[in-house]
Amino acid sequence: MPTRRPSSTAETPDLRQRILDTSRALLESDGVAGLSMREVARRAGVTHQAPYHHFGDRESILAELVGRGFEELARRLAEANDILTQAGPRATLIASCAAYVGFAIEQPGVFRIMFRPDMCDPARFPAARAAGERAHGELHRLVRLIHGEAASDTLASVYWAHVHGLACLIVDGPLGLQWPARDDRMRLVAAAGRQFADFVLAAHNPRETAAISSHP
Amino acid sequence: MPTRRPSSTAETPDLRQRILDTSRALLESDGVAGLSMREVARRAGVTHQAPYHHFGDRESILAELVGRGFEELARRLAEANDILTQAGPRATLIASCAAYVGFAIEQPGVFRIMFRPDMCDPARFPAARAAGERAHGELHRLVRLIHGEAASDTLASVYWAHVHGLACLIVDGPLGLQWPARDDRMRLVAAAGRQFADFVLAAHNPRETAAISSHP
DNA sequence: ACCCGGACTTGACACTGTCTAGCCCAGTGG
DNA sequence: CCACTGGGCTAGACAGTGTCAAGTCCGGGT
Repeated sequence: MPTRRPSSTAETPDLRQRILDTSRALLESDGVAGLSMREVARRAGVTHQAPYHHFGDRESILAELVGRGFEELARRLAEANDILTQAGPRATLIASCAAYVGFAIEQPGVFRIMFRPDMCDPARFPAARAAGERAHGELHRLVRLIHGEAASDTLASVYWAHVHGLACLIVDGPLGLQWPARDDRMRLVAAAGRQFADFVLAAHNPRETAAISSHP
Repeated sequence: MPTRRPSSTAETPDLRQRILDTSRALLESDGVAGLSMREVARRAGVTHQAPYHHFGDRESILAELVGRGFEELARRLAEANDILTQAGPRATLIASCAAYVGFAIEQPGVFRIMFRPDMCDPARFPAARAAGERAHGELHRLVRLIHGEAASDTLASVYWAHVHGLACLIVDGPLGLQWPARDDRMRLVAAAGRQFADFVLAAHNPRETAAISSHP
């Protein structure tokens, strides 16, 4: 079983991994439309059918990239959440926002397809979906850390909407057109994070926040 | 000049308009991937090249649909803003949120491509971009109505991120998976709108923060 | 020695967007 | 009346795509 494939030599490692690397590079440089099976094969130096041996179809490659993307996103969010005890709720909230949107800014190609069911159907790829739910879980953890265990789902949705909306508007929307430079974008994210934190923490009288539990 | 085209008879109106209608239907039913020039032509009962006479390429059709989409979005947002004097800031904010996300829920196909520069390049289609900026303008108007003329751009970004993020997460993300039914989605939007309004108005005008009570 | 199965190649198919050329015909000017 | 012009559409081709179906090569296991 542990027999090494003939192709897995030192200068030519795992074709599967090479395909993933090539795909990821293609995704970030030319967008998802530029990621074609044939172009990937071409750049990997193999025939146009070789990738099909490792991935059943194009969507399977995307699903793998999406899964890894969600895992890194979850890792970044967890890292932000973990500074809570030292840095306090406000700084934690801002850090979480920067982690989420920062990921989207640094890897827009993969971020885009992470929320496109037509590119990576969650029903077909439970692994990718599970990774997504892990990232989702980190966001819920943040909300509970700040608002207590009784925090409503609605509250979590508002948090998520804020970071996700910001990410989308920067990556693909008018905010990105307005600020093409990475540094300006991160400054905007920080400002929006502070503004959002002010709103949330100002209203955070533990007693009052419980009220809106009448979500769908 | 005012010569009627021979094709523009009663039972066979403007092919251009028919192409747009067909495209819009295809976009909403099968997504943007299902909108192919040839399928549009097929459903319109013409050759696969006929659409090229009215639209230079596929992107031009998308751009037209995007422009009209932004115009309707702007109209809905304006309508919501106009209830301010009767309904007060809180209800107006909630209505604006429902208008934005409601549009996305009702017309997900066109909403998706409205923020996809790879599908409709704003530089190539200034008309579509201008319509987008008009919608953007309505959102800024809401922020100024509620927070005064000195409202910052950051504040507007937070507003926009909230509604846009909510829309994306419902249309394509996990919130949509969680609530597939339209009514549940709109309930979620209303709840998130109320929650967001509470945050924003509490920080802005401490006097009115009292009412956590739900109100239409 | 045999064969098996993994890794990959070769060749096809249907489909796409788009280019080019051509057809049909109402309108116009001579 | 007739040539001509240009809009609206058709017909055919081309390159590129994802994917199916065979075929080839080769290192082990039996």
